[in-house]
Amino acid sequence: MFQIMAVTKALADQTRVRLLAALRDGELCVCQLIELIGLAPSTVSKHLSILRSARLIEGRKNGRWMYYRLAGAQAPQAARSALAWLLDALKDNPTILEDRQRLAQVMKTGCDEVCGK
Amino acid sequence: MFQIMAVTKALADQTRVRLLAALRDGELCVCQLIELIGLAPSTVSKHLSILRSARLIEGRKNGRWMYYRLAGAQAPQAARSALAWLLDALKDNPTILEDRQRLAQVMKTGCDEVCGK
DNA sequence: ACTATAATTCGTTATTTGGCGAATTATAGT
DNA sequence: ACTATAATTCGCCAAATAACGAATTATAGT
Repeated sequence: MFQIMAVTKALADQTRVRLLAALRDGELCVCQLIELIGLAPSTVSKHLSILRSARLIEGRKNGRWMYYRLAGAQAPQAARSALAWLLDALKDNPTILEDRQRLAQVMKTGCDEVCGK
Repeated sequence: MFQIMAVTKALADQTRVRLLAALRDGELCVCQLIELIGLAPSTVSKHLSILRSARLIEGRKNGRWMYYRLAGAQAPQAARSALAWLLDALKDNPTILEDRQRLAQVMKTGCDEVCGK
């Protein structure tokens, strides 16, 4: 039950839902996610740690940068199917579509440039 | 987004998850749900209203009694698929299995007897 | 070794949420 | 009409949560 409630609680916040949706097409650097979401770095980092505890995302550190991506095959089935549900439910969501456009802008400049602004 | 967040927030509480799981096999009277969950009637009622706002359950009034069941075909797709995810994730959950046993006891006596105890 | 910086952790504050009992509403039975 | 009762709504309190800035950690580059 703990694992399932970790997932449902993780999904019960709009910022975290936006973060998951942003990762749909591949991993992103934390600085890019901060840029996209527009909240304080500490806040975004906290949200990412909650998503990670629920096993909805995985992190990979590369030098100074931390990259996150959606959970893969070794994640609990409950987490993976929850992701499938969420991404499908968000398919045509206006908020998420806006994010995707803004994300495209953010991605034009690489992580190093985004961070260094 | 509002509809989706209503669903995820509704699922982010263990009591509400137990309520949904209890309704898996058909509608139940509020008094039976109160008996099962073991919280104050006002508390259970509030939870049910949250689930209903999210369109995860539907209510039907019959005389003094109110019956709730899982959302049917006319509910939003996001709600129905969320239910499918949840019930599958809870399939072998110990807490839910316990609830099912206790529910079997509660159901032996009809709604009128449960309420009148 | 020192500096700069990406990210996280910590401490605080404001908001939200879950719980209860009291009051209210609606219905059944006398 | 009156009483009893199933359920909900309301008002309150305690606990959980989201947000921030400051402090900390870890790494890259000089």
